[in-house]
Amino acid sequence: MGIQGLLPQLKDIQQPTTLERYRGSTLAIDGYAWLHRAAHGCCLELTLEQPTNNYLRFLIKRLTMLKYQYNIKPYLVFDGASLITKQKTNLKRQESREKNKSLALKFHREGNSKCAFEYFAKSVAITPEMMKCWIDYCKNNDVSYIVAPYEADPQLVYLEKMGLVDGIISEDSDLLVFGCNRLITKLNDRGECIEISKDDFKRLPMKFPLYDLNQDELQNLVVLSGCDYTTGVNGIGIVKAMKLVRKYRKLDKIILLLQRDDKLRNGAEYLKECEYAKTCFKYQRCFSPITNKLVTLNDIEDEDVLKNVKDEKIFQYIGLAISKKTGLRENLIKDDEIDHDLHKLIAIGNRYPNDHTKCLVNREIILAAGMPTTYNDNSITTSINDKPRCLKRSLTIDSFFIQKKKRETDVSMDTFNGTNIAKKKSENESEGIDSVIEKKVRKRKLCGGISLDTANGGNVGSKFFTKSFATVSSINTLSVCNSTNSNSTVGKQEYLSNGIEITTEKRPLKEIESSDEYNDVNSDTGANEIMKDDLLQTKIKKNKEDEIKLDEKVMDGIIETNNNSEKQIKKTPILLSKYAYSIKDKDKEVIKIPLREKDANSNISIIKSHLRPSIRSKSSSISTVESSSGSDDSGIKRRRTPSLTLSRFIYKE
DNA sequence: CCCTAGGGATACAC
DNA sequence: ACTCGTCCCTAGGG
Repeated sequence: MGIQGLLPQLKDIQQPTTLERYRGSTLAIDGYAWLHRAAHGCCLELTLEQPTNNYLRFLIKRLTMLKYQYNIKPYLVFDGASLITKQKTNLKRQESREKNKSLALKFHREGNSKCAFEYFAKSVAITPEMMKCWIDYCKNNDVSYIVAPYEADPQLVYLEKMGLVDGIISEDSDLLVFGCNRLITKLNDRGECIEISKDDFKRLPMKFPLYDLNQDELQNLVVLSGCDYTTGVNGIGIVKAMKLVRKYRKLDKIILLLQRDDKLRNGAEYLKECEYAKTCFKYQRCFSPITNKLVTLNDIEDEDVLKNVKDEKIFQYIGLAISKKTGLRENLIKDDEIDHDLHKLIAIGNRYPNDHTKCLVNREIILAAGMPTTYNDNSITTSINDKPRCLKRSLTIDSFFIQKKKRETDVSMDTFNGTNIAKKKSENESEGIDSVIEKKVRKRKLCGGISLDTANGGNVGSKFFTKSFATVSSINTLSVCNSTNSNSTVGKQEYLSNGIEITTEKRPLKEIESSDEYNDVNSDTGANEIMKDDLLQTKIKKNKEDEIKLDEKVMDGIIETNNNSEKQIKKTPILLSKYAYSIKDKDKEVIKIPLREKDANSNISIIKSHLRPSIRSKSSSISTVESSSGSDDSGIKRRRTPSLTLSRFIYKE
């Protein structure tokens, strides 16, 4: 990574210092570097797809240090989509990770945990879902963050250039080539670090006179000696490249010379490669949190560059942009053709950086919800009995963070892992509709007095995620508005004729996004429609504004960087339910039914009075819900125990 | 003597 | 099926 041998040459201007030096200022942080270090502590869990909060602890520790020990405002910057030009190397890395992973698993099976750890550490992959875990924490604790459209490096430098941050915490020497002014490296948990400042270049020894080079020549230097975007010339290191650049300045001259001396086979081709690489350093895409637009690191004004833009290959280096018209990534350069709103959704971490049609969900929430894992190594059995202990238990996302306490209110994910399905079924059968409703009311806390979630929330709220998160139980009871359409097979959900929802194991991520994470509690409304694939594009457009509105607060936090007032960690109050929601059968209209705040019993009777006649009369039908899961002789689709949803029962007369 | 390239050992974290 | 290691030592070439 980075520029081979550059940092050693800068030894003389590497200032050992501490974070005290930056008291009161704002520092940008390379999110990947921290994620990678954090991942080491839990590399086993990460590769085995087990839940863990260790990597989040790392972030909290570091942020606490910055905030309370040094009053430094952090600004986390994460990597986004991968550039086309780097996809080859990414593939190679993935291969080597796979190799290390199978080795790790081998040692793991043999019980050689020391060797296993060594290879787990090498096989650990930082995923966007892990990034989202950190982002969720940032959102709820007023920490500024942004997901770069492509690489974090230019985004970091862009923030510095715009004056949004006073320095950059990263290990990457590339940043200097992008034009970083103040680079802070080797930060440890005691706050010690090393600063490399551009102003100090003039103090460099004659041997390596970086001060003599302008930004363009610095880029000439690194494309010759080798960087992320070029292979470099054989036999030319950083020192020799420096001599060449100082002497001849222009890239074409140098390459001609190298070819003449037989150090380069195809000079013209390499020159082209270098020119492309330099556009990476100069004009890679960034996202501006000020204008909320996709921009380039430096403005493209130069006529020479505009000529190059005609060459479509340049977009593989600066990154494509999402088209307003087609919704696809295209070779766009004109501002008004770019869908800045979609890029904003990526920037705030709502969508996958590489695929803006897919919603990005916190890794730990996915695991808590029992979503299918990608862990399917054939040599390891993955039967229920073999599952990690933490997956066997019924856990909510909260309980990952308060591991010791088992909450009474947590009835949670039994229907997901299938262990208690039979039990639940028999419960439902033995109970009448009354008790089901009552249970539902209490579970959803549609009244005061029963385990109310307060702002500082007793033992209910998560220690880290103060906002009410998607607990598994609430994900489980999400409803789908077109339930009357019995043909609907979208998202592997099925419905019985009486309108009771059956939730199967696999659920589309979109539902989770549109659930509690974004809508606080009470997602039991018709708002949670499943998006059909063919409707996706239009749906995205429609939902886009809402999402952006919801996250406006967050972005405000991003923009606001001069506010150094030391804020306490803000607790977002969890909204109390004052309404039950009901849907009319035909037009799917959502109606609010006001409830009395502190009276569970009267609320239950209010809800009962809104019962759909069909349900009211057929209360026995609930106990006769058929489950075909018993039959073994079949390709028959399995039906799970119905998860009763309040909105199915009630409607306004 | 300087410079480059490559391999081995090592920490990172808890 | 969606993302980056690094330091130090040394052989070997110029």
